[in-house]
Amino acid sequence: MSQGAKPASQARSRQTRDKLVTALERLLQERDFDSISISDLASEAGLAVGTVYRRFENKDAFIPVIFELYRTRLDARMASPEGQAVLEPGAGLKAGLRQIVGNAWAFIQTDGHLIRAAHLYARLRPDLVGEDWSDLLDQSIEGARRMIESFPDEIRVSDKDIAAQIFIYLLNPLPVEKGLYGDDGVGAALNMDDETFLAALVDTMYGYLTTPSEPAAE
Amino acid sequence: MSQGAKPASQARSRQTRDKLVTALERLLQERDFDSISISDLASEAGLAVGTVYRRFENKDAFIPVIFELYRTRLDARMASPEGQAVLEPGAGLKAGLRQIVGNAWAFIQTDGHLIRAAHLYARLRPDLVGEDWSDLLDQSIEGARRMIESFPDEIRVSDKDIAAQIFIYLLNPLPVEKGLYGDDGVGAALNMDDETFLAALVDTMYGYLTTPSEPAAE
Amino acid sequence: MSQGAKPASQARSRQTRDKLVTALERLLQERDFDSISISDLASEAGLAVGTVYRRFENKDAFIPVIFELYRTRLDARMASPEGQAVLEPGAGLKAGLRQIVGNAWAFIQTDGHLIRAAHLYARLRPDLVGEDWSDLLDQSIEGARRMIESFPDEIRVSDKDIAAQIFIYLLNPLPVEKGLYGDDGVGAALNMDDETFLAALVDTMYGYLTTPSEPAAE
Amino acid sequence: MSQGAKPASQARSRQTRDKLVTALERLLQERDFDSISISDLASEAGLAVGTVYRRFENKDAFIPVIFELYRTRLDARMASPEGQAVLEPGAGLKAGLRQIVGNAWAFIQTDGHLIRAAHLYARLRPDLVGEDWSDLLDQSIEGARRMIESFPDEIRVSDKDIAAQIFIYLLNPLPVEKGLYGDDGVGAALNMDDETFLAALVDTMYGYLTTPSEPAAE
DNA sequence: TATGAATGAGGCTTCATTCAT
DNA sequence: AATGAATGAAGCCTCATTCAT
Repeated sequence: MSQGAKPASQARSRQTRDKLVTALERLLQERDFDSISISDLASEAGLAVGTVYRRFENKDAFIPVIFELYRTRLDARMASPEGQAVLEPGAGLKAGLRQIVGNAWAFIQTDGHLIRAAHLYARLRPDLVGEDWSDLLDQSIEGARRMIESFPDEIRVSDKDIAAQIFIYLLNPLPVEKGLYGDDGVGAALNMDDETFLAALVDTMYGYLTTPSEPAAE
Repeated sequence: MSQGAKPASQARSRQTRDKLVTALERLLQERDFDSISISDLASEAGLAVGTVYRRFENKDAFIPVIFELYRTRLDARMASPEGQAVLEPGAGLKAGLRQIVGNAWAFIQTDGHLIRAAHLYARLRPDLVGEDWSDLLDQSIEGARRMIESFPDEIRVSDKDIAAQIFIYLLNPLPVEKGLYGDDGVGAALNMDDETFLAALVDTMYGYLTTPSEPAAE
Repeated sequence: MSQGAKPASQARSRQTRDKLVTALERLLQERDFDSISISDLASEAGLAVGTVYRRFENKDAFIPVIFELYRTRLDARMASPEGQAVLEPGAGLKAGLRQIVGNAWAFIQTDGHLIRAAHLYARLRPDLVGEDWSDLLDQSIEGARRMIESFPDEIRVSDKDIAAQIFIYLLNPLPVEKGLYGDDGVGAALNMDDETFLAALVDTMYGYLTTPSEPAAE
Repeated sequence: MSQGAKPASQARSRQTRDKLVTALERLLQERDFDSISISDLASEAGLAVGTVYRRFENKDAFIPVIFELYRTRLDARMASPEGQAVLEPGAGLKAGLRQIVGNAWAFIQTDGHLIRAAHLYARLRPDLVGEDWSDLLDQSIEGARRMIESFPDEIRVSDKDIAAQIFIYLLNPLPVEKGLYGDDGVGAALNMDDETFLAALVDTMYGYLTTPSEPAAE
């Protein structure tokens, strides 16, 4: 149960909660979480202000919902045909990376508002993140680990555990920065079309995974 | 001239502006820009609220100052001995990358508060960024370009322009994410010490730059 | 019937009412009436909010219950061995006063929460007091009258009716002020232990009753 | 400086504060402190809500003002001709008591709203009382002490220090209860006119002070 | 020009009460 | 009758901005 959320056992309560969650997501598509007031949320959901507080202890209690949504969406995508297609046998590492990066990119296009909010509040309010976030990361690293092991011939990086972590780490801020903020932020440095960008990302990951790392000379 | 700032031609005005800029930076070391009120700013600067408004049209007018500060600091660092040391002739690409990454990391440790604010508001309020930001990026890419050209033997990536952009792009969110937010956010995926992390970053960049990119097969 | 309360003729209704009354008293032991919400009352009683409103028209309708409880408790005390012991024949007026004052003091210790609430709301909402309160006072004055008549030799005060009223009047705010509020309020003036205080109260009453009052010279 | 109040050095600030204090007193004449909202206070004072918060940190910060006012008024009364007249030399103890009680009664008639509020909040929020309250009590006890010493011939009570404290203690809740709450509360027990009541109070005090207290028999 | 007092919209939250189930 | 979800007025407080001095 999300921290600060109140139990919603009855059907009607559940419905109310769902209305609020839907309203939250709708509003997140347009603006920042903290520029959304409880009153906005209530009217978007077609409810009274007091009703919001019957379901959520306070405004902060909505933050875990962001992560909950994020996770739900990501799980859905992983379970979908495209998500499953990732590891086509024998197609080679680079093709696999293309799949993964393409998949991440598509996710960003679809659920960018959630990713934006999740990344922001994972930083701003780490106390409110809940377990969804770390579960998500663990699960992703696990997947990366398996992927890496699927290509024993091509991969040269020495420590596979570290590599899996770095891989996931690269997979996040890199497409997100450009995907969500486009020409704002650091993405402004990139003067190229999306395909070129994605190809470069693939190259980055491919280069990392296939280049043997020598011990650091000091 | 930063958008929303008012001309400060006279010496006294200039002084007032400087006091405010200094106050802003001091406060940013402790907290988020939007939890800093105009009144906080005024008292930190030893001025009256009204005086602040004589120099800055409104609170938003301080956002460009963040980028201004960022740029000033980065320029200072680039001009300093450590910054200049980057391209030791003949030490090899990897050693150069280590220098660059180490430098970026040190910058994050020192001026993290500015980087955090700049990255946040470059996303949140792209309209208010001002020219400092894009100048900074252009200049960085320029530097990356020169660096790449310094190692013609080792570097295999096909398009050098793209490579310079990607290089700068990698150099930003990657150390920043972990450097500023540590175990919060996506950094939570990384279960390793800073040195290992930095070495992996170097490997990533090195792998990217030294691996020839084949054309994308579709 | 308390104003605003609804008839509760049936057994089940009666039970509901009792649950609420018990819950109210339990909560009054911990906090102020107006910091107790209807919802608190409902959950303390194991009922739903709506059920509360079936028995009591609104929150104000609970105020008479406070007086009802007060009265019940006081009656119980008067009927108890200690309450009855008051008038030991022949022990003298002062001993009797000691009994009475000690009894009042003990009552305050036990049922202070009710006394506090009753005194507060008798002032704040005199319209809601109900008849219990005045019945209580009449009955007390009646008792005082009998007490006074038991000591015809010692008592010198001229008008016995007035004396009975004043006696009851003294018997209330005097021990209550210190007993309930201790060092807060006017009780802060008293720098002495409880026994000394009670002895002084006895002296006050004794002095009043045994000193002949001359006509007021103007 | 009252706790939670903000310094008001400038003339205009002072004026604003005065407006608020006056408004508070005006409203206290009509209703309970906690049924007075900040917004009521602001409009009564002809100010905006925000202005209130510039002068007082929060609503609680007004509570010490109640005691401040109480004290100011009492001091004024003590310094006035009637207040000074108390100890007419040679007129006897009873005449002196009549003066004191009459004075207290007149004070209650005039400034009852302050007394009511002060007595209530000295109990409800002892933490916010400030020093005015205890200073007031100390000062009163001091006065009582002097008064007692002025009538060495008549006064028989053994411990003069205790007597002074008890005297002040009697002087407070006793006239206040009837004076402020009249027929509500315990005052309902009193079926007599004000003069009779006051005479009885005088008799009570007189009786206490002039009757020698024997040691408590156990 | 500097000052800082004043403004008031707007945000969060509570809770007595109503009402659909 | 009982339930508890829903309502919305009302309270407290903040702070960007304006304006009189």
